[in-house]
Amino acid sequence: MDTSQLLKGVLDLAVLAVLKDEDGYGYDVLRRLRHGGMDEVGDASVYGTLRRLYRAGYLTSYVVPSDEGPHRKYYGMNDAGRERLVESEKAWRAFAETLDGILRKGAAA
Amino acid sequence: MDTSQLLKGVLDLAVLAVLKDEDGYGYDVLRRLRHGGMDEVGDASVYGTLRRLYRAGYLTSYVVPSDEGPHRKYYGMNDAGRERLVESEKAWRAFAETLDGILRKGAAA
DNA sequence: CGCGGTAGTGCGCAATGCGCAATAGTGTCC
DNA sequence: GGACACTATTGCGCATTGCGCACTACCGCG
Repeated sequence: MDTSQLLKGVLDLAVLAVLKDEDGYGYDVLRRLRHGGMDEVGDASVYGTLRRLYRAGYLTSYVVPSDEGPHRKYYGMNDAGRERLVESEKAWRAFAETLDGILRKGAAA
Repeated sequence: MDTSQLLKGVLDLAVLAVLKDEDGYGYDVLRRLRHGGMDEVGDASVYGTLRRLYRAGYLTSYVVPSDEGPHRKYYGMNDAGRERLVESEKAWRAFAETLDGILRKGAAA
């Protein structure tokens, strides 16, 4: 099974959710998602999503040098991001409910 | 909001679900989905999905001329399709649960 | 010094939903 | 009879987005 297509349009939401309470850098966000059950999510996808969300104005960004490795690019939420999270979550729940409805009733009118 | 990305990888599932109990032709499948709440699904997407599923061996197909309009291309499930439906549904539920989990706990360990 | 883990960027690909145009049959309204 | 709307399908090209892979780079360990 290829779950990668299921991620489309939802990875944004997952990344925002994971950054809601605490800023994080790419590699860390990746770990949070994997730890949250999204085992197969690719690193490039997460980095790309973070960049995309940042470009779109949903995230703030600052670089922090690290003593024990390469620099880390932290991302944090701003108001637009928080709003986006709420809306995306709403859209997700509505969509999931719609699909569940279709799965339940099949072709029935 | 753009829900089109949420559809990715799930339209297959929805189409299979809608064909589970009763054969249907493209335009009709489209109506079933719209009626089921997927208001914004595009016609080309449904036709494309049906062709794709047929090519992949999950559906049977037969053409029926109609008295009141152009011919209709009916699609029906075969065993592979039914199996695929079950698996996709399982994958969907697992995925939805995973995402819900991430949404609930945010960055929390 | 090489290797593995950490951390990020860039490139090109593949999948898939969508808009739009074209074709085509039927019925309706003027 | 002609314009239009609804039904029904196909094909084309586009945009989005997740992914694999390669590359850079920093650190500590053996």
